[in-house]
Amino acid sequence: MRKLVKELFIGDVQAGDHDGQSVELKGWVHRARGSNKIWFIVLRDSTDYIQCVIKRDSVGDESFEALRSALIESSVILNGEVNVDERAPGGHEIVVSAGEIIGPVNPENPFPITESAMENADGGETEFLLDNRHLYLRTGRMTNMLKIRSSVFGAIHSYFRERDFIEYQAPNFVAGAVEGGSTLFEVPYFGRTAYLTQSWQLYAEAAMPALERLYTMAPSFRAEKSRTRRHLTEFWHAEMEIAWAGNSDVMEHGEALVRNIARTILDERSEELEDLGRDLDLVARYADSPYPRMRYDEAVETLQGMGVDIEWGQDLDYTKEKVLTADFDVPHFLTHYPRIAKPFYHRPDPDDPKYVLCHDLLAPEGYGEIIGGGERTWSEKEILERIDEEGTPREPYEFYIDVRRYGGVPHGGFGLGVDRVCSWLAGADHIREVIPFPRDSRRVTP
RNA sequence: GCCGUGUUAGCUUAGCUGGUGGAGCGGCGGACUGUUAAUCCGCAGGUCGCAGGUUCAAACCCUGCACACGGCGCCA
Repeated sequence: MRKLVKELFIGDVQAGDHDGQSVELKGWVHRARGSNKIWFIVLRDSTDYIQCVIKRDSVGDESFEALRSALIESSVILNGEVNVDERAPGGHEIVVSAGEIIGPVNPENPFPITESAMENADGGETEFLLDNRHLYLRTGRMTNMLKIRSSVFGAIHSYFRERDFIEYQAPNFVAGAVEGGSTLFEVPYFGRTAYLTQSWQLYAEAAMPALERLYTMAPSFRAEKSRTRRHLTEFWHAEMEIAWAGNSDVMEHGEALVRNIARTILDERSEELEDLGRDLDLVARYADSPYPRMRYDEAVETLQGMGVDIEWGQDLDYTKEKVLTADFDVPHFLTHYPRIAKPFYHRPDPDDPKYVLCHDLLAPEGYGEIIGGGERTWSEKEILERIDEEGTPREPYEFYIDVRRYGGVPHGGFGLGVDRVCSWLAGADHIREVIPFPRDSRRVTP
């Protein structure tokens, strides 16, 4: 009777830990080829691939024919001896003595993700791969992306926890908007209308006087019809809020966090990055270099100097961002946007109230904005003034105003687009490549 | 919401100015005792997105529709 629990992984065998030993491997058939006397199965598990050699003479006709019928993505258990052989990819192979097909694949309905199906996977996934994402997940490209993603999530948790931030959860059903307001998903809520949250921020500010340093990683939802390689309708948002801090303090955390993420994936996932064709020197530069800061005014002047049609007071759209960041070889902060271009919760600069104390972090290589943050409008007087000047109704924000009514303090925070960071650091062609089941304006399946 | 492109086998695609649709991958059958995306021979698999129109004749030309993709606005 075989044990169900898997104790040995292909990665350990390829590492050379079991040379010459008899082993049992559980996995899936990645590729198969051979003749009627010798058959090769390239076995895959979550850790690696290994070539398994099946000889008719050694296993007998019945086993040989049975194993030869295992189509791509059949699950199998193979027993055999670990043989060091230069001819085998990875340097190790299994000389099979016995084997069993656990989950066969029906030849009438073979695994649909073929070599040809993946031909155009680099440079934008085909509709077919998106429709079959549940199966595409098993391929090397997606597996690499998911492992890198896991390290990015781990790095974010570590960064904040090592600095005594408290992880804090906000509701996903909310009553009002954080951003402009037109991009909320409506949800029927027992005869009323609720919305899916766009950000954890307003609820985080409520807890700021209790926890002082807090963070989250949670999905945010935006009903934007954006059809770009940077947008999802459901994305993972890493947000932090910190009491007794100004714009610059918040930026320091943003920079340290992003550099920390880059360093972590270099340490943990350099093989996966290389498999994906990512230049490790580039990632190392993002991990090691400081991120320069540039005021909005300077950015506008630079753009005007380049002949770009832009007037002071306009927000920087992606077209302009792209021109601006074209020469950047590391992420840059853009700070001090005009007050009229930003929502009420951004605090006007006491030195010059035409501007607000905010920052965006723009990634190079055309990946765009990965962080938006700043110092919050923290006094009751100022928040009422800003809400009114925007023409926003007060009553959905009463709880938010209360935070200022009872012991308001200077504070700030940022939101980081986790999927965008994954996409940028992994060098993905599209943000959809770094999330298992992407949601955009046209896709909620599979 | 706007601009642009496309839809041919399960998948990836070729198909010139209109004349009975080809290939590779995958599948099936066969050959091969060390393959590396194995190779070689053979077989099956297509109302050429849908509906009209022009024509002796339409995958190809025209009209409408549907669906998809790329990008912009918006943002993380």
